[in-house]
Amino acid sequence: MITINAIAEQAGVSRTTVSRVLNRSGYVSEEARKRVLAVIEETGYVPNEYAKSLRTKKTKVVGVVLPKISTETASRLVDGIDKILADEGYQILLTNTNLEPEKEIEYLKLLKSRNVDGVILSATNINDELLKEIENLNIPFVAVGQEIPDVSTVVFDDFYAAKEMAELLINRGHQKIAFIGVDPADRSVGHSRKDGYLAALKEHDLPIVDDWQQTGIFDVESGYKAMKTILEKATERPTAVLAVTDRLAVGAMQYLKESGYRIPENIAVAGMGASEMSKYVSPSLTTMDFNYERAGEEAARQILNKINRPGEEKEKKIVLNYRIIKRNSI
Amino acid sequence: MITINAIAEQAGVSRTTVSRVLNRSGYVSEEARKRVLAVIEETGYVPNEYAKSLRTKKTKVVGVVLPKISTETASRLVDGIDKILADEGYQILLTNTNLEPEKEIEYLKLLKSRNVDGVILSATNINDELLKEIENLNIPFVAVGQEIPDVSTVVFDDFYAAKEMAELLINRGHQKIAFIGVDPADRSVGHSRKDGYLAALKEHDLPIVDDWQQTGIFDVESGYKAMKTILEKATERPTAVLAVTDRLAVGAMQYLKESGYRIPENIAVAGMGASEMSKYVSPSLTTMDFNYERAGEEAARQILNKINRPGEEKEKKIVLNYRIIKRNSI
DNA sequence: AAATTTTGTGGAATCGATTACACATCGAAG
DNA sequence: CTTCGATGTGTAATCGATTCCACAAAATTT
Repeated sequence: MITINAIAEQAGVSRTTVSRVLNRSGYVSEEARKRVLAVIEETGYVPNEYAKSLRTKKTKVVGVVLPKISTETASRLVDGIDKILADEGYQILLTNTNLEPEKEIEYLKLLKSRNVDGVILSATNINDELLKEIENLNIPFVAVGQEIPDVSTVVFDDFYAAKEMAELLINRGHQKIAFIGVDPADRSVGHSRKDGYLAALKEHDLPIVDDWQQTGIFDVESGYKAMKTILEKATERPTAVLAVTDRLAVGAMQYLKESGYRIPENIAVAGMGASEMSKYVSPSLTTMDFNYERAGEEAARQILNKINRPGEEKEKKIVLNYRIIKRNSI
Repeated sequence: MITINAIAEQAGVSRTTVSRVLNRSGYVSEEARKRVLAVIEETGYVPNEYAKSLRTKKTKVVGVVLPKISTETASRLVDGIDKILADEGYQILLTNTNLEPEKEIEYLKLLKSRNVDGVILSATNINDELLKEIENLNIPFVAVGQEIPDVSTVVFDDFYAAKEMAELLINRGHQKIAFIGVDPADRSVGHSRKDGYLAALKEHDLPIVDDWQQTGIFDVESGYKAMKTILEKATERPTAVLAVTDRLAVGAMQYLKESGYRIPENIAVAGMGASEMSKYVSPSLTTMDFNYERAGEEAARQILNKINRPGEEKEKKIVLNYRIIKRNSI
């Protein structure tokens, strides 16, 4: 590896001068500058960021903790984060917890040891230990998707989004509305969305039937199973089903179609998330557009603010709005 | 920030001893080890990786250069890479070129300055300047998706995959087969797949009609447009269309359905890539399954080999196989 | 012409770790 | 009772940059 010392020697100056040229700081004669630049060009020298960071305490790296990489939500989020950070010369250090909660803590520590300038966490399940870890992380931190007390967050209003979607179904005349959710340990998707669904039903004095409420995980397959369970267990058939993610909705549709139901005539289906797929399944899926890129951008902006104005920026909560996309599945 | 010196002081030993405890190297008395561990536990100390790397020349970070983050291909690839690397304690530093070729070079330099232990490049367009940059990178390097001379690569056999898909259509009795491709500057997807398509037609003495061959970019919208162009321009209507990506195929289907064509009765459609969506559009899309996770895993394994046995490992090319998924669109 | 400011440069400390080397102690072998 | 290998610990150099400080020469102000 070629170092600043080698450059200094070849250019016949001290490494201090080379550093000045590199950082455009202090005084350097035009002549010296040219010699140094020539040698740098010639040798293809690139300064060692690690040595630099060790001294300056800045790494220009932001750690991103994701529950799962290969989901549309995650990649759109990262896309948004990258859009903002890249312009400022920041890099993303990616970690993937694969939905294992212990890893969230492990990776938070790891990111700290790598001196990242900030951390963006896309969390699913928030537990006390994680909160404690975040507390004494002492690095600019922003959480996305889940509300965390006393911490900057970028969230969607999951409660109202689900409530509104349920109300849309109600407005279309549905009285018997089933629900496919996920583990309530996921506060936003699992808990708040279910609450929204329930709130809408209550407000309109509609029946809340336990057998109409099933839980899956984040894939198509479990949507299929959940729909199957609902239809097999329920004594009375619901006329609509609200799924908390598009994948679940697609799975439900899959089962319904296979079983000879017509969508939306026999049963209406609504999803949430506005996945690319939702537009092209048939019938096209009515869903809720959460702008994940935007969430990523906002989170990145927050992190940059915190990095650039330490102490000044206070913890704030950004709630992004959502948009119902009405299509043919209802 | 809390340092090794602080730990040493509090534990009443030298920092050498702390380092030994940390790395389980050399001799440390049980008593000293316990004191040190206690202090570490108490303070929540995490060693600074940058300082460590500066000395050891290892960073446990692998740089990944992607053409675009928010695509299924990319996220599945990263998923595979991460699966292998995480087990060995490696982290991923992600860079996104957003399809701008200059950025590939810029990021390669950047990754070098960050002392990554290896680089995995998912390239699209390979130009001479990039090749030169790779040449003098001097870091373990693996390219995915594109063949590069004298460099380790993990690729799919795009030529035969496309040829086989075309032959499947031919076997189904199609004689007039249209094609929706992408810019041939993309050697694999743009060039080789088109060659495969053409080769199949030639081998079976089928007509090769210029108007039946259109080019799009990597999205649904351009598949729609390409299909439209084909049907509007062509004097004779093709009975099948082969698209080089699923998104393009879905776009084509979208246009066909809107225009009242029935798939596959009037026109058959085949895609490539086995996107999640392909399974759930209707009719379900016949496509080619490239195992991107596997490609990521192989690339990661190659990188690890190169890192762990420098010099020993020679450049090799891994060609992954593919699998036709026959569904209802043909 | 003297005093001061601006410009240009290098020496050396520093960041937080690892590690070669020196040295001390101790039990066992000769 | 010496000798030697194993065990345990610390000193100091090192990695590759940045940056404070000192100092000299040139330019500018008094």
